[in-house]
Amino acid sequence: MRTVTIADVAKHAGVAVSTVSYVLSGKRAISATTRQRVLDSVRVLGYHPNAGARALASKRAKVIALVLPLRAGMNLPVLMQFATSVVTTARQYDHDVLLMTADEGADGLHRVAASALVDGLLLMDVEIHDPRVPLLRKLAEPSVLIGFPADPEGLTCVDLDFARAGALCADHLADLGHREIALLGAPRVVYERGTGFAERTMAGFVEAAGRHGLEADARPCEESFDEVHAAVKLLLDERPRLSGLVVHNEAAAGHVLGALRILGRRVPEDVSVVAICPDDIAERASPALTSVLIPAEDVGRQAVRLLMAKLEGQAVPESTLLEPRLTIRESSR
Amino acid sequence: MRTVTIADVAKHAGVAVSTVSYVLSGKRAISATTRQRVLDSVRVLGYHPNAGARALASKRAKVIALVLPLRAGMNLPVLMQFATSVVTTARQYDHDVLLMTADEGADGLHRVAASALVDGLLLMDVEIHDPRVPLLRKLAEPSVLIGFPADPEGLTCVDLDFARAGALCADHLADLGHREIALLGAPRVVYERGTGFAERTMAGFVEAAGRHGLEADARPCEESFDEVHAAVKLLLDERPRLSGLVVHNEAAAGHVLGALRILGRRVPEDVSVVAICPDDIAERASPALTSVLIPAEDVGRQAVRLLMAKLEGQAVPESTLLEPRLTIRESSR
DNA sequence: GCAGGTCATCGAAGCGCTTCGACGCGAAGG
DNA sequence: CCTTCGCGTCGAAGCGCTTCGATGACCTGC
Repeated sequence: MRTVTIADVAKHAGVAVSTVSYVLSGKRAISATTRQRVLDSVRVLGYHPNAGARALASKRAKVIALVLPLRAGMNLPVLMQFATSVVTTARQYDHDVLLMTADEGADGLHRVAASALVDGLLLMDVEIHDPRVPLLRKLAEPSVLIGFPADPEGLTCVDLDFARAGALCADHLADLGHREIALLGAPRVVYERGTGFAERTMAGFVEAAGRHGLEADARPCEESFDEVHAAVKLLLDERPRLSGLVVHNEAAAGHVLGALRILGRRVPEDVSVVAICPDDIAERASPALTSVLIPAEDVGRQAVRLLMAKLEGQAVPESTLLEPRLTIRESSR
Repeated sequence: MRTVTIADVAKHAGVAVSTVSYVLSGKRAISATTRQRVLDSVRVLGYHPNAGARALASKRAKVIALVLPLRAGMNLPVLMQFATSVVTTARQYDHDVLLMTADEGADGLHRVAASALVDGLLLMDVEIHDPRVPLLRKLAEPSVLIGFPADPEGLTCVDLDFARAGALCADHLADLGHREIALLGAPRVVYERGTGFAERTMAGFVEAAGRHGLEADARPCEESFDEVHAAVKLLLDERPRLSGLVVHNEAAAGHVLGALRILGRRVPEDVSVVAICPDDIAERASPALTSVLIPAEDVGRQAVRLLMAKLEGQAVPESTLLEPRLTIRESSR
């Protein structure tokens, strides 16, 4: 069974090849009757345009690249959610998604762009001093970054507003009347890498706490149970009156609750805990965690929209920050 | 800066277009001097073959589709590891990866295959009665499945040998002298969906336990802390002499340890725990969990290899089972 | 010294699609 | 009644690459 081409459709419908093309693309007016006849033939024959031929002739592959990091300390569930929403949204725009890993580096981006395999690029987990940024600036293909490099000038960046997220946590604890609070962040390695979001959360947290006149403390946090336990113990030893704890580390959130239990602190009676993490993790904990959501799906959707707009030649804002949302559950009062 | 085509390279090197093509593909003998001249021109001009044109002319897109599930109860980290290893391995074969979500269903597969967007398909998380299987059977493009449908006849399937994994856990506990053991599995919904791997683990576990003459019990397990706690409590109430516990549920593994702690059972002194999960989760727990690894990377690599072999027209085995590996840590004795 | 065979290279024919200019036709306008 | 216009359609020219058959140049062996 030979594959069906546009010529087969044209013959079957009794029209020219170009007419079929125009029916399918809608780029020229076609009479209703002809359109219907063509559409019927398409369906009857089971025609699917050849992607390569289309890309060659139209200079549009209808594919975008999604570049995911795969380093240690990554937040897998969020990443998956994000990837899923990118794929789903891209499909709504009739595009497909080529998956790349960050370890292909700038060369990889150049390769897929120069070979016209993709029309645009979506990069996740951009670092402050990301070596790929200079390339993106000079590439003809449009790109959208998740995260912010040091200088976003001339780029298009999307991210959760992590500073607001940190501040939101501090605000919430302040509203509840807590006076001494602390933030347990990502593993040290994440700060060293300079991904930005971790610092921004801390900064927002500290700033808001200061605004409320609270005693506040913020430090990195590793992810093994024993290290979390030690960190929590140390914190409580140093600051016996600590009553509010923010955890910006998805892998550690459950362990923090376990550690508090062992250390004889009830949640939320003795210590209120607020996490910055996906909802499912917050809901699965005991007690269920008050949390600030990382809206991975929104970020993905928004990133694709911006990229599509750029593909259409529209101007888009350099920077888009998504508003975090606090959900109050059982772990804070 | 117009994009560089093969004609530009040919002119620059003073040869015919076809010669450049043959240098690049190696499909015909080319003298060393000419080859070098062409290669130099390629480098100097920064030539990258146009993917669409190549696909059109050669009928090979050098792209494979990776279809990931995105349902509840999925094991995200494993999924990511898997995806990563697929991408990395595919690149070694000079192929790229198109990411699709399972919710595009059989139509989606048909679309990318019929449009020649991809040369082959890799499906993850295939179910016992997967509606996509009939399509795969009749598709011209080769495919490889991760997981096993009811009838793997005529397909190519790869998976971890879950029955062996379950048996390995039972063997280990038997060797340590435990007489009453139990397995806590995936959430109920996973069994209902009929994904197969969960049942196979249970079956292997029960069979091996029987072989050793042990009292054994196997049941599903939800993933919230409270439900895990309740399940563990119930189990210990019903079976006071239970001393070995296998957890085949990554999200629940940490909670099981927390529950045992609350219930006053020491690990491993009172109860030995063995998990079937990725190493990082096992290592991050306290005590570190003896575990059977889900070798996501091996599965991904193997799946890509099989797919590439099929693309070359080679015959490959219908079924490939990967041997699980037990790592002894602190939680069992 | 010439038929026969290699080896390296070339030219041209597509691959299946989009897009541009052209064309025929009926309606509108003078 | 003839020109003008716009609508709907067609034909053909590529898009950049692979691949097939052809062509020389050169070597071999008798």
